[in-house]
Amino acid sequence: MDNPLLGMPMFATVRLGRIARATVSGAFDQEGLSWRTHFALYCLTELGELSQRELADHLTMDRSDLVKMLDEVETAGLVRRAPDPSDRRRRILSITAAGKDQLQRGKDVVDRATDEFLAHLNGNEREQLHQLTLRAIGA
Amino acid sequence: MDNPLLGMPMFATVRLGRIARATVSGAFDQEGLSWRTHFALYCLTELGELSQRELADHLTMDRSDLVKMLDEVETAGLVRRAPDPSDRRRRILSITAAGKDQLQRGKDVVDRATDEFLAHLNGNEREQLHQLTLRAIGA
DNA sequence: TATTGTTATACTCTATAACTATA
DNA sequence: TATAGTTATAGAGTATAACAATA
Repeated sequence: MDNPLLGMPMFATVRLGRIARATVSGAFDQEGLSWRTHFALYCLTELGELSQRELADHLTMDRSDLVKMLDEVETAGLVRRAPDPSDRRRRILSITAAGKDQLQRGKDVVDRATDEFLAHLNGNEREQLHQLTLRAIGA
Repeated sequence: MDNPLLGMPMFATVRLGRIARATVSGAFDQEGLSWRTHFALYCLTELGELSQRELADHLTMDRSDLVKMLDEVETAGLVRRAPDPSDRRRRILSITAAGKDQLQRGKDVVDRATDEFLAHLNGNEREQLHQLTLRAIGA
């Protein structure tokens, strides 16, 4: 394509981020699933019970936006919202059996989307890109 | 932070893209400039005259969105829109002297924002990340 | 028929402020 | 006074359809 804008690292990074999001979002759409929901379920499984605030921080999502997502996900029976006895302001989130089923379906979708997204790189390059990305984030 | 979501390359890539966009966008906001405008001016300088369609393709932006941006940029005297004598559907874009001045200011902003964005990486790592990003995009 | 620029529209993502109930 | 969850709202970014003029 010979696009001079791609010579700027920031522009190229924003572009790759858009491609990544469009790819994962499209893959989940095809399955009738939500990628945001998947990441929430994934997080609850890996870390166990979390408050809404904690989950929002991991997703880098505002608490107020998470509320709407959790309303849907709770209604769908994928996540439980239980009051925290030790702090009645908080609500403890946990994944349900149905949530675990959907998580597994989502993992397959992520795997396929990741393969598509990184199709131009071999295994070693994919790992390098991932590691450099994590370091750039500061994680 | 120990975020399990970052173990997924797609999630980490989307996150880094968000950081890149927020950093460059914030840096331009501070100067009272627009990063979208800067990229348009940059492109017109590197490639010379372009049609709106061609510029939109380089920016990965829909033609219809570009119209509004060009209205502002043309009013500000940074870009000229001239009819194309050989194809009266097209309008040929070119940068003005004022546009070149603003482009130079924007370049400084991009340089500072890039340094901030890649602060955790050394020069060699920055170059590696950039090259891998370009390959992943398929450029 | 197909394409360029244009208008209008809508949806997602993100950000912010303010309220309530608790601490 | 500070925090967790909530509600409401607005803005940026992105995507789509449809139209007029032109090829």
